[in-house]
Amino acid sequence: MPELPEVETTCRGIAPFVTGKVISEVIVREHRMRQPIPPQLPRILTGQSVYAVTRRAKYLLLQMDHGHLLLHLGMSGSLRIIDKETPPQRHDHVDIVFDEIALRLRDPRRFGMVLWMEIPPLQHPLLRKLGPEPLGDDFSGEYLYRKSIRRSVAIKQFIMNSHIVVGVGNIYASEALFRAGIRPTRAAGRISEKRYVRLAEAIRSVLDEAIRQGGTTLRDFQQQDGRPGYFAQQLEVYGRQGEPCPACGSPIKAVTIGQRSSFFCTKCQR
DNA sequence: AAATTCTCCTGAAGGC
DNA sequence: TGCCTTCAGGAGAATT
Repeated sequence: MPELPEVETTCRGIAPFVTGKVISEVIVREHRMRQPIPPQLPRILTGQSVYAVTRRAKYLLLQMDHGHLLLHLGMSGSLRIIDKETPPQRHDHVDIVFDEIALRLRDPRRFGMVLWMEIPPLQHPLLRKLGPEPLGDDFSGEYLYRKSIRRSVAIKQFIMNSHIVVGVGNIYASEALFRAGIRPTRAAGRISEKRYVRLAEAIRSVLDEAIRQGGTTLRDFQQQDGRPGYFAQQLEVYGRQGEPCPACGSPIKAVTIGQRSSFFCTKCQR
């Protein structure tokens, strides 16, 4: 499930292969994504050059001659650089073909998105109201504290809210709260600024470490099989219900918050 | 405005 | 062994 580190790793992984290249063909085998892929997309994209590949939140943006192509990987999406003759497998929905290679989108659950935008991407409704990047300069404990005042929502839901801060998915929310010693069920408005400083640093470090690990497996973007190694990161609490806390040995507890599974140590996190 | 619920989909895991 | 059921989850949309 692509979280921000995987999207960032994907961004860095594909950029060298597609930047400066001209699209020769676009093949859409399955148009039923989160939003249907319009039939005219291949015609629109063919002949355009890719100027840059960037990321905002978990959205990938391919800057083209006449607009931007937005890609979202949803729950199960992945992008690979392949030889353009590589036969598609089940769930390989879109190929963006360049000279000898293609950028191939695979997404079994089809929660992903492929969207052509002719306005400045940051003005698009999907991107306009997003909070700061967790690895950027606008994100801090002081910022989180300021936004949390009088908010009763659970802190885990608060940091997963993309209007507050982008890119914190279910796995890393649990991990960051463990590092910060904050119980995921605690009301956002009942946390001190000092603890928010620690939480912001935890979010930053957990995402940064995951990106560093992903960076070691960039070559995987040329392969067809095998998942990139960014799942390799040691997760301290996520999915470890009943296992001993790495800090104190108490059993890790699982609860559901906002219809999402959450994991924490009842002793280390208050 | 804020909080909550619903929805999309299919692979994986668990039960019998 | 195999079939059936349940679950997970990003995030926009709808609802309260």
